[in-house]
Amino acid sequence: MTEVSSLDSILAGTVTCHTQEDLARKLKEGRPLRVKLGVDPSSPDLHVGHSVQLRYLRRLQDLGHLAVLIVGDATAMVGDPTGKNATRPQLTRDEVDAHAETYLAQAGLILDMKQVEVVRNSSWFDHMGFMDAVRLCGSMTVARMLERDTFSERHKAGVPISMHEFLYPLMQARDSVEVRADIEIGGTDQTFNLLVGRELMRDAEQAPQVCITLPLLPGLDGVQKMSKSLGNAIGLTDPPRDLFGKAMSVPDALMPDYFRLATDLSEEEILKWLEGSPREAKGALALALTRLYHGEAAAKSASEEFDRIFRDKGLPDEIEESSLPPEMLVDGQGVWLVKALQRVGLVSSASEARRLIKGGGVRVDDQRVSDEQQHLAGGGTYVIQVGKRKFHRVVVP
RNA sequence: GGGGGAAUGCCCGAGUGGUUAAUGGGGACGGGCUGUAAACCCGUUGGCUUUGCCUACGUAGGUUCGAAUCCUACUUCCCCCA
Repeated sequence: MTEVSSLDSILAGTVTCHTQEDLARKLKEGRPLRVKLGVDPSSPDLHVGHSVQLRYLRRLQDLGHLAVLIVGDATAMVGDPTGKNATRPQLTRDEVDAHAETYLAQAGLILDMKQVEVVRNSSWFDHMGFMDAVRLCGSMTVARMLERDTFSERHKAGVPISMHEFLYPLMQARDSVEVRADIEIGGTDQTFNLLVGRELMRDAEQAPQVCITLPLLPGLDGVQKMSKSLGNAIGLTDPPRDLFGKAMSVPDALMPDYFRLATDLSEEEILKWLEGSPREAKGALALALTRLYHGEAAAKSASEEFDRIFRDKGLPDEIEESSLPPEMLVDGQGVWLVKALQRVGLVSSASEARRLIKGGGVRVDDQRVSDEQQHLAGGGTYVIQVGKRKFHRVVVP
């Protein structure tokens, strides 16, 4: 690799880099750089927001560098306070273990797993004593912690901040020392945490890591950053149908971000789509995104199915089917629709089913139901539908 | 350690003894319009065997014909002082 082209290609698509001088110096050494990305196994699935960072990391791998993935199983038990207005629930070791496993499998969808070093940060934190932690705290001042908007806002608003939350940036920084990171990447909201790493590395007489921040992808609500807990995320392992459908519901204004950050379309293609009909562009976006994780064929059929269900108001390819047990039959009337809806999980309570029927949101074999007392006659098979996209086929004994 | 304040439905937040699952907003869901976008309009938003019943206003008791509202204890949080 030539150092000049590498510098440019490393900086492409990034938001900030602290510092370019350090990066240039490291590149000059001509060795593969250790690029650290910490993942917080606080939920079992990766989403398209994570893919921005993973895809960037993959690019660096392709340039010959090594990805160092830190599974933050120790830090997950603390919880990153970034962007949170409340203390996070602490996870148990078992939960974290389970999440770490699925994370790695999912990261493999994007990264070249042959060029990855995976470490759990519990492997050093578990062995640190209390006095080590005290020493770690000594490298940070309260004033600097309180400077952080996330803390100062909470503090001003009277929202409690637990002591251990101050530990998070220090732990993340400590990880950098342990793995001797050359570069650490993260979303722009991670700037502070990344920079603390530089300080701890200097204290440990290591060359400070280069901190690279990447754009954050807004979630489907178009407001907050994509996050599973906010319910605005597109999961990497979502089935093609869901992935495609969620992509279609991205607000128009966010299409450029999604195109550029989450798909592999070229800038020319993207501009071409953005200049045309928004509906067409959205379809191209959804197709490109789905293709990335499920392949061409699955993406195509998801696209066709989407048109069929929502444009032509048809039925999906596959509809989940269940048979109702005979004890649900009410003498001579069949099965009460409300109970059937509840039974197959289309609604969570009978009251909800009644409400939906009242509101005109329930269909049986494409006929809107208006009578709460509607029963499904015995010996038949029916497609029941709630809203526009929930279908279930029930077999009534 | 001392003093003051607060805890209400998914979230924020009214309500301070007597029609009421509890004003309003946000979110979510359903309907209309549509491109499962945005905007807009309407409806719903504790549960059930639903013209009625049950459970709910931090927890546990108490006063009362009657409490989210009053009293006691407990728990948690916030603020001020030290």
